[in-house]
Amino acid sequence: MSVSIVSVALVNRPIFTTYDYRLNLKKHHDPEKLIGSRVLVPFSQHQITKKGATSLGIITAFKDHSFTQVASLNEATLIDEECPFGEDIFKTIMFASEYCHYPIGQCFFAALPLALREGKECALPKIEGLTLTEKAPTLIASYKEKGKLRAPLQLKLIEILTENKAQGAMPISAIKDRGIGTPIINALIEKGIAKKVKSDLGELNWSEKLDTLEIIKTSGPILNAEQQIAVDTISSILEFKTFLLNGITGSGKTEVYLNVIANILKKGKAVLVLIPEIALTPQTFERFQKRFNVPVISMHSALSDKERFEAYLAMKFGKGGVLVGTRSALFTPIPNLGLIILDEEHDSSFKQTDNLRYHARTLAIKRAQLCNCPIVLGSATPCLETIHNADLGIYERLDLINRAGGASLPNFELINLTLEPMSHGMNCGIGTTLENAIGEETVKGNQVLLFLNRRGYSRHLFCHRCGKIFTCPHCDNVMTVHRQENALICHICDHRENLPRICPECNCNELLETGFGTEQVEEFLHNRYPDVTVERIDRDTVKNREDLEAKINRIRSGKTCIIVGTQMLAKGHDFPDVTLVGILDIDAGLFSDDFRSLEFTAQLITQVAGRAGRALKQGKVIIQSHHPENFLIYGLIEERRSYMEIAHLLINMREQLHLPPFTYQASISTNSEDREKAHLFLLEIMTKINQLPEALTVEATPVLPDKIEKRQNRHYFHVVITCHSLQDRKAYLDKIVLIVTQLQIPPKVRFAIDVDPLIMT
DNA sequence: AGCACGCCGACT
DNA sequence: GTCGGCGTGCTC
Repeated sequence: MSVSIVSVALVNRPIFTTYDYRLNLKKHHDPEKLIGSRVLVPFSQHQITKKGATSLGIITAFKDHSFTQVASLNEATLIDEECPFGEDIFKTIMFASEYCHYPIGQCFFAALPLALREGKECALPKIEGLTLTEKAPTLIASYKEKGKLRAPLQLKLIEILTENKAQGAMPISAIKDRGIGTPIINALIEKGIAKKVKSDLGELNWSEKLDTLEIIKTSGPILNAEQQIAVDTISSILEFKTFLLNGITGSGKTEVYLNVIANILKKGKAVLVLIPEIALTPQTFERFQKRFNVPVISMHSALSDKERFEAYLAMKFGKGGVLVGTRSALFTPIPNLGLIILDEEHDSSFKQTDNLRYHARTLAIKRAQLCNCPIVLGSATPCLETIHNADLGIYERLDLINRAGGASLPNFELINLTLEPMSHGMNCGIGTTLENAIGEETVKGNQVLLFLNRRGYSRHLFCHRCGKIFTCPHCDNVMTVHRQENALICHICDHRENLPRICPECNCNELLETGFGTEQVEEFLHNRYPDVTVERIDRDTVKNREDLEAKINRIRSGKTCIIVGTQMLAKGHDFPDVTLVGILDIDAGLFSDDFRSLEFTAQLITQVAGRAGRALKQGKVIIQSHHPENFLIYGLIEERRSYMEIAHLLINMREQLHLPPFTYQASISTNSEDREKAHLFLLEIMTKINQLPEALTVEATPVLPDKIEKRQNRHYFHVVITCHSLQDRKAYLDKIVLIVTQLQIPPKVRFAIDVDPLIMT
């Protein structure tokens, strides 16, 4: 036994530093393997009172000496005999803390499943097993001599256990499967020949029976030439490398993934597939499951903590070959990880917007690097940062420019709304050309898809007489009219009020509404095409995964219908019978003050348009705009430029304006119910940092209230910093953290740093 | 965060 | 007189 000093990160404490403790090492302990292990440590006043005498911590390092004598340090008690999540996850979390400037203990909190945070054992649930005792051979011989071992089933069980001996204990359930009941088992135990053991050995892992295992269960369609090239290129790489798989909608990216995954599995290595939140419907998952004879495990937010931990353990102990999961699945331990796939890499749900504000892409690439395995970023509309990295040669770009399976690309039509007559439909974004086209397609028995990124009936309610505007009492936001629920709803905090009939200020009954949402579009379509079913897909009609699944299945059954929906339907779902796609109110995305809104709009148009003509029917996309001359609309629709071309125009604009990916940003923000407290604290931080003698090559905005300053009764303030290098940003944010630590965050104030923020607040 | 200390008002 | 409100400060 030897004594050493360890640095410990305290789980879920908002502290940027680690603390030193004394740790007694036993002979079998390997310090290297103990880094990342959980310990219980006395912390704060916990030791004085009995309450919660210990805190959970993670060993982050072994040290030669501490600020004080070893003897005067408190002692840490080991929970794990080795790091429970592997070196790669440990290093990914450490990197996340440094990169996102978020307290190390809270990073572990964000990355670990509940069971591990609670100090539970990180082991597969024990299975009751049966094994031969050590003296079994002599006992068997002596029983046989005395003629006392003649029962055929007992002899059979001995035979089975002998056969199985090399694999350790045999699960009781497996014995029963072979027709041997409890009395026989008990008889052998009584004779001292067999014994029950608690074992974590179930059946063999898939990778241990590779030589006999047929990896592919059901083969997929034959790949076209460019798909095959992509599969071969990715499969030939056995070390860290980042690929951008840029495949147009309907080009069969998933088939490329499935074929590459098969090649990796054949080597006995496991695969991590990360997908956006909304995309993990049972259908997506089943597509992976149906292909392989290897267990495919899913992990997403709808799982309970227990289910999530089961999936975690299954992957850690090599039970699963493929893990399909959302953002946080990235922290699942996978020994022998051979490939990471990040599908729909442009999707904003990969960015966590609270607590540890990481982007799954950043951390997935880090993890691939640590595991020395390739990573594939896939999208029809990659984000500009990713394209830029491919242009620089940091990522290798693979293009799929043809649709798979003989489907053709839809025809595009740009409608200048300023030339269309005023009509009833115009009030909810449907011009006469689109209106007529919907009629034509539905008469032919085809499906139509209309996209509008705004739910509810109308945007805004106000009084014609006194001008009262109905705003949310908790947010600086107007409330949306929802006819279906007869309510005014705040889309920020979900505050609800009954829909008023008279103005509460002046008692008149002359209330006016402006702006339209999906509910109103649905009503218009219902009146205009009474014979056609209208399916609305938004947060109000689809409350959970099952609802969405049911709606999608109904639509896929092929019955004539018009689908109206929000973002929910822009994400990866195939609707093969849709022949007409219309986008309503696209202009809203052209004039935002957020520098990412043009990129977002281009992605949206491309993704939504990609829903048309997926099968063999020729599709058509109608884009209507009051600003058809806008370069993005004109380029994408009228000139039929590819997303990639438009993206490069946008990248050039970013360069001119010194915006990402040419610069590196972060937001520093505070919020509080008390407006002044939030404001003053951020001002204080910025004053302090500006007083530093060192020249910091960072551009910082003044302290500003957020565009929507009050949300859920809290007032938000922010500063955006723009830097020319990652080093500059890191140095600056380290200083900010230091200042905040010294100043201490005032009570009731929250402070946050968001590195590479997506929404410009 | 989470806990304790300490300094103020409203109670048996 | 004390109970408990929450503002302040610290944790190897």
